[in-house]
Amino acid sequence: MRSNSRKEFTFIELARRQQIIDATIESAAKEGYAGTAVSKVAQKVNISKSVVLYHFRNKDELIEETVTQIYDSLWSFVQPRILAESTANAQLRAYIEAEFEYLEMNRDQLLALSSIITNHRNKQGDLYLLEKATEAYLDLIGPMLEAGQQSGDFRSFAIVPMARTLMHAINGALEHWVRHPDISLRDYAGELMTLFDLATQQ
Amino acid sequence: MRSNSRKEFTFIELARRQQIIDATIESAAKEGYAGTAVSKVAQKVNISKSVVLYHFRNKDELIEETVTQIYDSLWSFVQPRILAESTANAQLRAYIEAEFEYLEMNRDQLLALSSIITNHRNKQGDLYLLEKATEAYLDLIGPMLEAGQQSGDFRSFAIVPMARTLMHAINGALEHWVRHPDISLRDYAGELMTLFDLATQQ
DNA sequence: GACAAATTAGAACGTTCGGTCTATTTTTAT
DNA sequence: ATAAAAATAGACCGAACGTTCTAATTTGTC
Repeated sequence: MRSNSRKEFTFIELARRQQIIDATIESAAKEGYAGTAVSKVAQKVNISKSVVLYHFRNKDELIEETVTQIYDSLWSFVQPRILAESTANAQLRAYIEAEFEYLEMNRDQLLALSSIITNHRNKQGDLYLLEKATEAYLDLIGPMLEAGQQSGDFRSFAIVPMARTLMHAINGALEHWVRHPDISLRDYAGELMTLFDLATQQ
Repeated sequence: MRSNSRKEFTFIELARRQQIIDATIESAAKEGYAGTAVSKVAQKVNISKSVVLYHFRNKDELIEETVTQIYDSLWSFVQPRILAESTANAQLRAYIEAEFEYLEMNRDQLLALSSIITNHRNKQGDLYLLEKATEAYLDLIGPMLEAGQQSGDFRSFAIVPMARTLMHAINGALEHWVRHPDISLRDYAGELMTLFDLATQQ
């Protein structure tokens, strides 16, 4: 009897789950969300697909845990880098730099994330993961921008368009990098840093 | 016998095809690319699904013609507005303004476009519509930015990151508008205009 | 009005999907 | 060593997919 109430996972189960999640990330990155079927994920790990559904209640749970894991990993990398800076300008640059560094190390993770959250819907048809992700993003980046306006480092722009543009600009970099793997991500990051330096400047 | 060699379409056939394409747009906008099945499109028009595949060779052709039509419509609206301006700064603002105007009038078109091109793959698994669309975009916006640099109106930034950020910024506005239909698109457009004014400025 | 072409509906096909069920093997605990 | 629990493979299910086929109906033409 597993996972009734708050039973902890065994090491084996944790390993299996991680293995399956990794395969899900790889599949979603390479074949997209639509191409990520339970059977294909299982095949990647060389297990029967019923094993996937033994370790995860259903596909939705697998998808959600995959997304959660990626987000936790990403933000736990990025957030300290932001908080390490004291001025708003430095924080903004640190955020872009950190996100690009993470991007370079975890391409498939962010590709999978993007493909999943823009396609995965609940029974009601809502892109609820996209909604949650966007809200979480604004909650993290919004205050940073507002602080910059309070301190006088930033001009008074509307927070949402600026934060969204920043978010989508970085996603655009990922999209570009996928199709042109030889570009310098460092250069791209540098371009975005000056771009948003100028865009936010007083 | 229809569509052998270069037989023209009858008025009725043209009307049917347009009807089907419109339903495809509506479906892709509301249910996403994955939710856009031939049977559902047919249902929207109250015809049998075999009728859809009578007027279009297969689903791929339906999707491609839908995308082509949206792009032709969008660019034939936007491009004259750009060319009507003489300075690079004015062209950039005109482009953003025009794209937002089109957006406000044709929400479903651009939602469908976005969902389709980021998901539709050929047998080899390539997102070829996304690739084509991005290249076409860069071919149109890139020269405008380069001209601005030549004339000294713009600083010397890398074209691709700037063009891509512009593209994704507008797509981000669409995404935001969908979830917050009451926002002022005019305001959002204004924010982007100043943002990119500053970002490109000498 | 008759005949051919264009258009349509609906059944059917093979495939894939997420999910369930059962039986078997492997692991763990005593 | 043995009994219980965990883990796995594989068959199976109903639903949905794109596509094909056939038969019927509508339309256009002479």
